[in-house]
Amino acid sequence: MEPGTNKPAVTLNDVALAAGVSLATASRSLNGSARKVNETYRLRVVDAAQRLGYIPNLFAQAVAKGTTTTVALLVADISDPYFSTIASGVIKAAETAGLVVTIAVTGRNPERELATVRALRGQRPRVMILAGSRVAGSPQEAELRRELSAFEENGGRVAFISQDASPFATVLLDNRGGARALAESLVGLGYRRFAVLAGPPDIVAAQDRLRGFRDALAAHDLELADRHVIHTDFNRDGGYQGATELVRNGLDDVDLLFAVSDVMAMGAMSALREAGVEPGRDLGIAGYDDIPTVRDITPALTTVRIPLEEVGRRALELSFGVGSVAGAANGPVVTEVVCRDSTPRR
Amino acid sequence: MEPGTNKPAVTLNDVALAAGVSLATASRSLNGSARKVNETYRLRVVDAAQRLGYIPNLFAQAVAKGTTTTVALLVADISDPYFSTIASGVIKAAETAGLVVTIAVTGRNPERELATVRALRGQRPRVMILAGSRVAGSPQEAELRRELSAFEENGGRVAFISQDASPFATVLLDNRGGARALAESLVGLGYRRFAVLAGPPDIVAAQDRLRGFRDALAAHDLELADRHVIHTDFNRDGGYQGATELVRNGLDDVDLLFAVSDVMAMGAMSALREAGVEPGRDLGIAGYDDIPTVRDITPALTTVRIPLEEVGRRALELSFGVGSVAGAANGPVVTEVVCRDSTPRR
DNA sequence: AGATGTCTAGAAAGCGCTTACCCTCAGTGT
DNA sequence: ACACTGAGGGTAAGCGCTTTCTAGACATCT
Repeated sequence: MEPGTNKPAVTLNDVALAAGVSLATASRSLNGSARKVNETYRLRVVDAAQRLGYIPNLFAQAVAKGTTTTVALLVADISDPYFSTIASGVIKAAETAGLVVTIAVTGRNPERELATVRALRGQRPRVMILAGSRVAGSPQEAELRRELSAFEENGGRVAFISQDASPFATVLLDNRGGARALAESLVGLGYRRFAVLAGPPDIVAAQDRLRGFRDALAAHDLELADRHVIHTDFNRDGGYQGATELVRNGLDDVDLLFAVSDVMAMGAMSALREAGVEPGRDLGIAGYDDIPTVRDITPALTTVRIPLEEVGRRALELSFGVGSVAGAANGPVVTEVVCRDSTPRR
Repeated sequence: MEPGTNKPAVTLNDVALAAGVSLATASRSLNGSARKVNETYRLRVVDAAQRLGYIPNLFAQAVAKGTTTTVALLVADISDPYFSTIASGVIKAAETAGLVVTIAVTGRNPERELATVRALRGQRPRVMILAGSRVAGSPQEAELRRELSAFEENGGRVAFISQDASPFATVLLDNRGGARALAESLVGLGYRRFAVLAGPPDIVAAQDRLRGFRDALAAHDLELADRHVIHTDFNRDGGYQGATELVRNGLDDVDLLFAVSDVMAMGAMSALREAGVEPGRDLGIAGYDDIPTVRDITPALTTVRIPLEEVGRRALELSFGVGSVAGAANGPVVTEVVCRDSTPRR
């Protein structure tokens, strides 16, 4: 363990020497090339590599080949189940394709996001997947686009997991449509007086969910009063806070609370309970995302299901195979309203 | 977007040319070296780099320097909140240190774990952090150790997040002690008849938690009947299944169910409810880990708190700073029993 | 037998960087 | 006026690989 003890790692050269062949032959025998190698030699090389414990230096390979096996994934917050589930999908898909995934978190901060993209470009990843909360009209927006375009011009691929059809390949999440469908279902269940924990006004996903929800209500001539739309952070504590505020303002004319994400809904439910309002019984609750936990909470949460792992997988596939047409060509992900106990029929 | 369009990325050479200086000077101006560079030149280089949109190739740097800025993190399942929270801690700490984190999942499969470690060694990361369910007595164990030792001999650092003091640096989780303390608390609350959802018999963390729990009970002359120890998978569905089985066998002589992880507890609670057993009221429930969600479920879950983000951070620090003494030198992580509504006083 | 073609090892030229080394050119001390 | 520093630019030798190119060894054909 003493720092001085480090013997340098075994290189391909060592293997070649040990096998009594040239560097080129060693390379060809170990890391499959188009060219054939005499079986005797090949065996000798493989054997030597095995014996010496040779492990090819991925970086050196990357430099020599001018191409890497890295996938970079940017998420807002990896500890958020929404993102970790997507990440899981990406990683699984990547692994079967022999790709390495590096993850960076941006914390919903456009500045950091930009900086991260820059930093990640240094890794020359094959693909960059941006999953997360576009912030509307941030000053870094244009710069980010430019950076990503440059990345693509150099042969990289960009994939968004997002709602808008950016100029890049996108796994389309129809937040607006999903929220609309949710509202329809809720109206169908008999709910009429709504409140929304809408997340930050500048996060596009949150915006879209609010808008879709509102659209559907409007179609039924139902109001969504401004004082019933509460903007807080897009996380558990935001939900908690928002619900607290709502309770303070009075819940008399509300029979359903829609939180634009499940984690917010969970925070909200805690706040409601603390205020003596029993979710489900006293007030319907709905969320969005269908993260794994919400089927296990009580009451089980009504929500809009996004197949998150699949989304992750598709984002990766999109960057390679046939789907590599930019924009919506691959069709939006199928979302589905899941009604559970938190919204009993009224 | 046409694949042919790729113009190669801007290289340091291009920058040097554009700035009218040598490669060496360009390198020195951009990527801080010990040597000083004339301010005029430096500015010229920086300016050119900026203008051309130069981004240093991390891989090439790694190859040239013979050292990287990569941290490899191995987890069993990134979509499990336990791991994603740890990952979050690692990533945050890494980011402030200018390190890039790559994540790989092993799925609690020793074979895959070994293969993954091998593959990751190719990246020559500075640090490899293994967070995850050691499997007891797997045939790959020795091989893994050898692989990791070789990695350290080549100058890498290994950090475990684990219970046993392996020969490697370890962030010690005192699972046994935590479970013991939990049992003490529960006995103090008046519980006497216990059942345990113990996870797989070969996962060390699960084993230790069971053992600690049992030890404490024994100290109070309390029995833990074999038929009340149920082995299932170490995840949500395992908890669900285990609880289902338990209910089927009859719950008459049980007043508290300890699930060796929170996610298991959550699955168990769902199963219990479906069977008409109300967690907390009819049966006390306790978990382990204190993942973020369990304070928001109903009843809020009694559990053993592990400061997961901190654990991640410490694992990374351990690999560098003073803490780099192998073994327990850095002291175990402080765990703490958190009693919540799922275990009302009896 | 010589001309031609086909394989396939090995030599060597990169890939994009860092850095040891050389060398020039002030600025110093005598 | 002189050697003597030391600062700092440039040259070139790597880092560990891949891949193009060269060339020798055979096989085949006329």
